[in-house]
Amino acid sequence: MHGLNISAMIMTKGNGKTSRSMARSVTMHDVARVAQVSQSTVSRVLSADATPTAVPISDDTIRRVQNAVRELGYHPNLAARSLRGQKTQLIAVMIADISNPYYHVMVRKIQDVARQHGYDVLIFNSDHNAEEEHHFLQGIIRRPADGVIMTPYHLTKEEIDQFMQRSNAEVVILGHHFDCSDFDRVFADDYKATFDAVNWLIRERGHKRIAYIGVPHTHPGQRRQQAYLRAMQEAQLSVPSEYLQTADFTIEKGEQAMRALLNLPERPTAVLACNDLMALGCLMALESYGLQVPGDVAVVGFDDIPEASRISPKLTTLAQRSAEMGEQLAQALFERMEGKYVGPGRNFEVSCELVIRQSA
Amino acid sequence: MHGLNISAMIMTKGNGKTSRSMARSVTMHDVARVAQVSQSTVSRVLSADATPTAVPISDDTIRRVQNAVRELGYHPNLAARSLRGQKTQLIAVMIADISNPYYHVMVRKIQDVARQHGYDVLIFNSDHNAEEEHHFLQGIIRRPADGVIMTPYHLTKEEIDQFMQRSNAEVVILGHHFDCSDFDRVFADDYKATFDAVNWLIRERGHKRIAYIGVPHTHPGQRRQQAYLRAMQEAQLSVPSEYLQTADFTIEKGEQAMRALLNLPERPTAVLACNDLMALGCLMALESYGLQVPGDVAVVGFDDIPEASRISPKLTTLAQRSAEMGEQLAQALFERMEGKYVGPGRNFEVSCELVIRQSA
DNA sequence: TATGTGCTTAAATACGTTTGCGTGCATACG
DNA sequence: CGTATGCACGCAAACGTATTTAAGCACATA
Repeated sequence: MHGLNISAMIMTKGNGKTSRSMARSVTMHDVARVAQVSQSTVSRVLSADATPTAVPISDDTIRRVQNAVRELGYHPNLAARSLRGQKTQLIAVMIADISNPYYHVMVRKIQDVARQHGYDVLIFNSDHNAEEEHHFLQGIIRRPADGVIMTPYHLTKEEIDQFMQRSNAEVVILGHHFDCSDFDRVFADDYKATFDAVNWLIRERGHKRIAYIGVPHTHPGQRRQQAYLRAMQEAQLSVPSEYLQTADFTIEKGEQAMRALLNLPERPTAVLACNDLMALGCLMALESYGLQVPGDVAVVGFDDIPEASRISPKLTTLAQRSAEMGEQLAQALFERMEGKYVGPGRNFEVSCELVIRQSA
Repeated sequence: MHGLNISAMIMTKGNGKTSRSMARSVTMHDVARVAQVSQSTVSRVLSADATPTAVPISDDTIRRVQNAVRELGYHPNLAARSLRGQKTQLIAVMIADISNPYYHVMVRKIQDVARQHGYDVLIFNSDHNAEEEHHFLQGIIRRPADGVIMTPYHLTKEEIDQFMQRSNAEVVILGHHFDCSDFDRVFADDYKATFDAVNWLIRERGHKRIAYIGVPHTHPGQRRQQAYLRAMQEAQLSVPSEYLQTADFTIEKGEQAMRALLNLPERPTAVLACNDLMALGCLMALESYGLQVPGDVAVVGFDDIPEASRISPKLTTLAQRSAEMGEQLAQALFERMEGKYVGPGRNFEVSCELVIRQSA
């Protein structure tokens, strides 16, 4: 009776807006009162499946509690649970570019798996930007997550290690930057894929002047460039320094790099771009120069984004199995978070595939 | 001494992994001890700017606290803050399709504004799916957010009202579904834009047989379809029922609908698609039929996604100013969350613009 | 009757904050 | 001199949960 009055007072004076009733949320105590048990018993009933070896509760009590929960529409307060248990039921994902379709299917997969486990997903965008990557780690320290999946392009191993020290979140990484035994990594065999693709251009398509548009200051950029150089070297083909173009994964820079290549006295007959967006830029430059693809210049991309198969000419590209990678990332992360795997960092290599379409 | 032992015990037995030191995080008490003040004083210093009219603190004390914070690397525990203050510093955004580039720039704007205010952003995907939309609201009840921005395609006003009752989050909506005075809405004037575009096709381009590919079971789909019908009617042009195609915002369905139109005995000379992805599908269908665009059939899309200006022929489309809309959404939300605006729902109309390129 | 032994539930505490209230102290005022 | 007033700060009570510790009870054993 008295309690009722108090709660009514809170409801009416709550805050300024009279139209909205400041829903005093139902707590375990409310459930306990209705079920005629103590709050701790409610807690036990609700986390029974999470702790199978727990204190036994009688069937009758369990039923009463469950009924009360349904009746009141009780939902646990995640803030309180986090505060008490040091677990946030949250995983954070940092991708490099939300505009890049390559990440979409990956993010979806991650969200699917996370939902199955009852976790929410926080998505961040780095835009391939070092400062944003640091900002991301800062953010996770402010708002702790139980797990982190990220695509670092600039962070060093030391920075990530330091982060793991401070954060006690499990970390899984997309890409095989730096060799490392601390966290799991999922990556494409892009070195081999690039190497094979260059060889394919040489052997199957008879190209000799092959240029490369890369992003040298990133790990994947460097690795793929190494593969390209190695293939060219093994085939005893020369690589003029102008054939090594530098861009930044965007269409605009890709187009710009292609223009630079086309203005060369001896222009290449084939171009390998480090990702599909830049390859699209190449196609645009070629079209504006009135050149035929692949007749005058062949173009090969990397990623196999959806647009690659929609444009004309359809892009020949190295497909990354991004759905598979997303699934692998999430699985590895949850295995660690749930303690199903404890141990040194694992490596999951996912193969790429050359998808031959029209542009080469 | 005893406390130290206990904490040492916790650290060593903490969990299985000996390599990771289960970083006991720094709390306000630690800061208080170092700064030689009480914990509540630390709290006051740290939330001084948020509560300007608060208890006064001497400059000396403020300095000591700030130094201690820096020295210890203190970060407030958001879970505790949420539990105490009923604020989560989190806003949730539900978009309809993460693959649709139209949303990317919008989401980025929202994230930018949110970061300025010290908020994090949780992103959900509905895939235009009713079940997912409900799941989103459920999710926000489980993990409360201070603010919600969403693009409901199926939720009813009643469902949203009921949600607001239970959640005490501020809600801002993208799109002008249902007339409503409870929450702010940002929307494009897509009725007028569609109407004008059809008139333009008729008057400037001389089309008489104009078809429409819509998504009738959604609000924007219905509204734009009404505009189309009205324009056709005012121009006294007939609309055979086959000219009203039904799709679902995806490329595949757009292509399918276009094929259906092309198989008609009297096929249209112009097609208006309800969004750009479907317009892209139209172009693909037309290309596979070997038809010229806009010579044989003109195509007009809606949204102006980046790809629209990259494909060939470049897409003529109704551009939504999505950056502006994202900014408007976020601003409106924060005005409400910070109590700078209290009152009935506001409407923010953002105009569309016909971008004439090559496809019509 | 006392004692041990499962089984079930209740009480108490801690997680890290924010905030209402109180307190000591100086200064000003009647 | 006694009492307001203002300032700078500390105390302690919540917020809702998980968990440790203790307690009640029925029943069997000695």
